[in-house]
Amino acid sequence: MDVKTICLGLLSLGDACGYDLKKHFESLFRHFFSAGYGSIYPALADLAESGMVRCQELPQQGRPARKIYSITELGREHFRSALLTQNPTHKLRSDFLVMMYFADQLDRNRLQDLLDQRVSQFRAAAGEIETAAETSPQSQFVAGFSRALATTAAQYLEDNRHLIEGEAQTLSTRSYRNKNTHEVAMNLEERL
Amino acid sequence: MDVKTICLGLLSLGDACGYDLKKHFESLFRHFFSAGYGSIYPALADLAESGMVRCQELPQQGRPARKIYSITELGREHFRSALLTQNPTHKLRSDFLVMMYFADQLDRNRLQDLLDQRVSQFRAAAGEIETAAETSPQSQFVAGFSRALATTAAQYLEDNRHLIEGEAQTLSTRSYRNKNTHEVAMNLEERL
DNA sequence: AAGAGCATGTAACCTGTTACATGATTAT
DNA sequence: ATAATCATGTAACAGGTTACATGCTCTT
Repeated sequence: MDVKTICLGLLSLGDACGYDLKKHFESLFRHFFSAGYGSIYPALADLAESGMVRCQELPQQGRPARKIYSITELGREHFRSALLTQNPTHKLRSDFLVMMYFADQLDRNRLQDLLDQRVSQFRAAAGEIETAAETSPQSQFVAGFSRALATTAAQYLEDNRHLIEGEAQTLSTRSYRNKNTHEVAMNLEERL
Repeated sequence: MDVKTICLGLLSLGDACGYDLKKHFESLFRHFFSAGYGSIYPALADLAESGMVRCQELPQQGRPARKIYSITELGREHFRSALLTQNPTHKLRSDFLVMMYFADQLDRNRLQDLLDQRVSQFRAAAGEIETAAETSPQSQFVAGFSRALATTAAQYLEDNRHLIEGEAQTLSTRSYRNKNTHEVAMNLEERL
């Protein structure tokens, strides 16, 4: 599901301009999907060209005209078909965890900073998701999911950071481990 | 942190060929980072060209020569500097949650399938992460993190799916909601 | 006999990110 | 005054994915 399809989905809930859509991405989908103007505006242009949405310009004083997009019947059908046929992905991409895997090559202070920062971010994310009762059940469902994950993540880091903090390098032990010296025969396999 | 840097990191643990690295991505980083041959091989070529790694060819019977890469001192320094200076990301991208947000436009059976599948996937992910005691603390740490998240995710879906299952469309209610008919004035804002 | 695993790579493609370009209005 | 918000877009770039191309060996 690309930005185009999701814009179409949002427009299925009501008319909006590109600027509005960006804000919705930021509020509704903040924790699991992001999109910038650089993908939203072209997406809307494409959708308009293929007849999925109609566009009505609302002139304004001093600003560019507000281009209000509304979904067409064709667009609705397309979106429904996307919901039916596309099997959705759910992917985490975390350089952070990769770094943690290399914790033993990290300076201890640096490691602690990284962990502290990440814990704060998870806690902040969990906190910023209010359990607003007025929102739709779907909103609550996805927000709750994000909150649950963020809380678990923060808790896990706090409970288990000691496992890797002991491995990090102190300033005095900065010299490289003298592995891997000229021997091709000794490979990754043998070291795991 | 791109594939290139992570290949360098893996090579800092021991020599390997592209094929090996792919397998390591699949085993070690499976749940939070993926890389295909299409990114690994070019990455290794780049690294070799810039002097970060050396390459030694090991001819084989019937197969292409095994190209064994070993990290150089320059490569090690580069990797360390990457660990120190780059601030790592941690991003979820989930079409699945986006779809769940649109649950009310989904057929009920379809919604249940999606939820069932996702729960199975999370459970499978949590299960396939063995708590092998022989592995390094870092390995255990990142594996444990993934396991914790997968478990929470599965549990959340099971505990909260009822919130949105009630919203999904039954086969008889298939007609579109008659919103958004010719009225531009009624926008997304007002509907949230 | 068929399929999985070993082993390399390229090229086209898709998609999203970042930086740029413009400029008035409103809140601090 | 300064910063944030509103509002549009383009163009270059980065990075990864998919499909293609090749072919032997080992297991089922």
